Amino acid sequence: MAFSLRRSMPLRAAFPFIHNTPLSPSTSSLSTTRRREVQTILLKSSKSGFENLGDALHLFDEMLQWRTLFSVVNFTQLLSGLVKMRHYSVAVSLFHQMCAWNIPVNTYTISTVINCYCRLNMIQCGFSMLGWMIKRGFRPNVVTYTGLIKGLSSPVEARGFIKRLIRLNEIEPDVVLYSAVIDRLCRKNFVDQALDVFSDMRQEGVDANVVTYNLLVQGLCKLNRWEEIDRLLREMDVMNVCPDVYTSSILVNAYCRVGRVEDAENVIKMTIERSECPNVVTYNTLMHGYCLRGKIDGAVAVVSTMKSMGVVPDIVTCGILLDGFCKKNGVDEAMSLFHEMERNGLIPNIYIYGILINGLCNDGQLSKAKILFDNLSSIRLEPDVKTYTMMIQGFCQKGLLDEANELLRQMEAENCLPDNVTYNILIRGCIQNKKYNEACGLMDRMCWPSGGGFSLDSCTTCMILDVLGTEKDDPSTLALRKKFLT
DNA sequence: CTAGGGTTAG
Repeated sequence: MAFSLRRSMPLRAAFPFIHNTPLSPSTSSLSTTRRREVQTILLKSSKSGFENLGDALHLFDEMLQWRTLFSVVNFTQLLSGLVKMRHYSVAVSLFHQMCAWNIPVNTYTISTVINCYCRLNMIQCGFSMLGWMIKRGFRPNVVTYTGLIKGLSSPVEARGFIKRLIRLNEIEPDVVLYSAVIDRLCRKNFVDQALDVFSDMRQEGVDANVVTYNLLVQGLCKLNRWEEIDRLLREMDVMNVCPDVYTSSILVNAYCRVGRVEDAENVIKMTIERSECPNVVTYNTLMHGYCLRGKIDGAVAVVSTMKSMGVVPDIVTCGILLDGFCKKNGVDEAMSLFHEMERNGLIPNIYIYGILINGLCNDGQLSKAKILFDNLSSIRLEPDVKTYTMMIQGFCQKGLLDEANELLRQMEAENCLPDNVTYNILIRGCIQNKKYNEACGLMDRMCWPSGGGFSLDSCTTCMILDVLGTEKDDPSTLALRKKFLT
């Protein structure tokens, strides 16, 4: 592991002895003013991130040049700023450069890096960092382990992991550690396990706070377990844990999902009565609720309400409205709304383009969709798995399987690996176009670990069984038949 | 002074 990291380091960082003194020969000192300035930037950025990535990298170079004048804390602040911007791999890379330059690090720095590795789904690297820090005499603490636990591929195992850590007297678990695990479990819809961890937490004498309750409420909402939601909300009251704006957004979302927009409106009313301010997320969620029911007028009214409450609509607001327009008023009206938004200063992201591309594909305007898609790189946007998948679906619907397969190749070339939705859509496209052998090939590929280890969803399975039932005598179904009926 | 948990759109 250490070797592979070393290999990926820039040459300059791998050979620190080339420059043992500050690099710039012309400037012989860093002014006190500049140093203070940098420290001010770092303090701010460690809390809310840098303006942009380039700023952070320039600052890092400058600090490297005058590295004896900056402390561990300063460098850690810089990494923290990168984490706030979700540039985890950059943070990891800078950390290794720091090590190569013999810049001191501490438990805070290392915990940050472990957290980054886990966010990048590189838990093995996280564990080897853990070993590395222990070898160098740093003691991991509850924060370090929280980062690691979030990276465990099986959140169910996390429960046992925590119990072991407690038994070994390695940590005193706290509310953040437990909440992190509860979050992982709820995201996988393992709400009962999350509730088990919740009770573990109480047995250890750790009090739940509003974040913990929000996570559980959210998990229960996804499964429509309303009685338990009610029970938890009452419990919060008894325990003197005040619901916050996250609680409101979660409940608004839950009601909207099942079509109860009026109840969602009531949640917002009650939030305001608690003299808590709904934020842009709360209002966006409510808007989405109206759009889901095809009530564009209601959604537009929410935009006015939020403005009057001093909440500024954001790019998500635009996205929800555009999608609502696509589905209710047609993609052409959505496109003109989009252009109007652009004139008003909207800088679209990949999500916005995804909405439009999807709208165009669903309307059969495939060539327009392809033009938007192909234009992405010129505006420095990278299509993600979903964008690719929508285009692939568009091609499949028109029977253009060669084009769909070409996109599959393209996404693999761009290291944007297909997920199970991509495969299922492509396989369904093959079946509908009677390319049964091709479908079998894709099925083989997707189920291997190298293909992602995916499986067919129920829709694809039904389609295949249907074909096997109705086209009994078609010899081209032989491979399919072998796969499914033997 | 620096590290860990939560809400919305395709």
